[in-house]
Amino acid sequence: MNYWLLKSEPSAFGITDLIAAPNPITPWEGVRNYQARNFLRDGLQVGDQAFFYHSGAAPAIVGIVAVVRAGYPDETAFDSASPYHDPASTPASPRWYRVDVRLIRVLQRPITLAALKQHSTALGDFTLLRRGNRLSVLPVTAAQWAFILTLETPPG
DNA sequence: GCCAACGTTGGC
DNA sequence: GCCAACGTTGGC
Repeated sequence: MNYWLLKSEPSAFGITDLIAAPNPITPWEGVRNYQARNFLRDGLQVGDQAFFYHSGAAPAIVGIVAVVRAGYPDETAFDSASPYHDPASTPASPRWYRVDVRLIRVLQRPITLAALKQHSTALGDFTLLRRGNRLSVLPVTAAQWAFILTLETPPG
């Protein structure tokens, strides 16, 4: 089993949207970046877990999700009415992929980007902390995963 | 709102 | 294949 981090702008899709979804499961769709696409298509497997990260005004990890369906074509690319429409992607030759994720739990309190930065040494070469990072699907090592979760509750 | 970083596009 | 221009992302 592998670990990941999934980034979303909460005004587009936030943790409260996932809480409100049935089961609560959502397709993780609309990703239009090739490196992130490759992770969605080839990397994320059923049973993998991921941090749900809010980008934007209050950047933080806010929850944990599990992959319940591995990569399959992102049909929003076929929909001319969708903001994620891409005419270059067709059902016969899909360009973009998505996975389905289920909410495992909301964190007791968000683990902010600022808090993560305070532990950049312990986190090692963590893509999220790289300057100018724009990757919206990125791998997390088991060690990083375990360490980050210790930040959920203050020591003592 | 600003701006740096990044990915993509398109002319050559 | 190169690279400038452009649009987008994302932190602040």
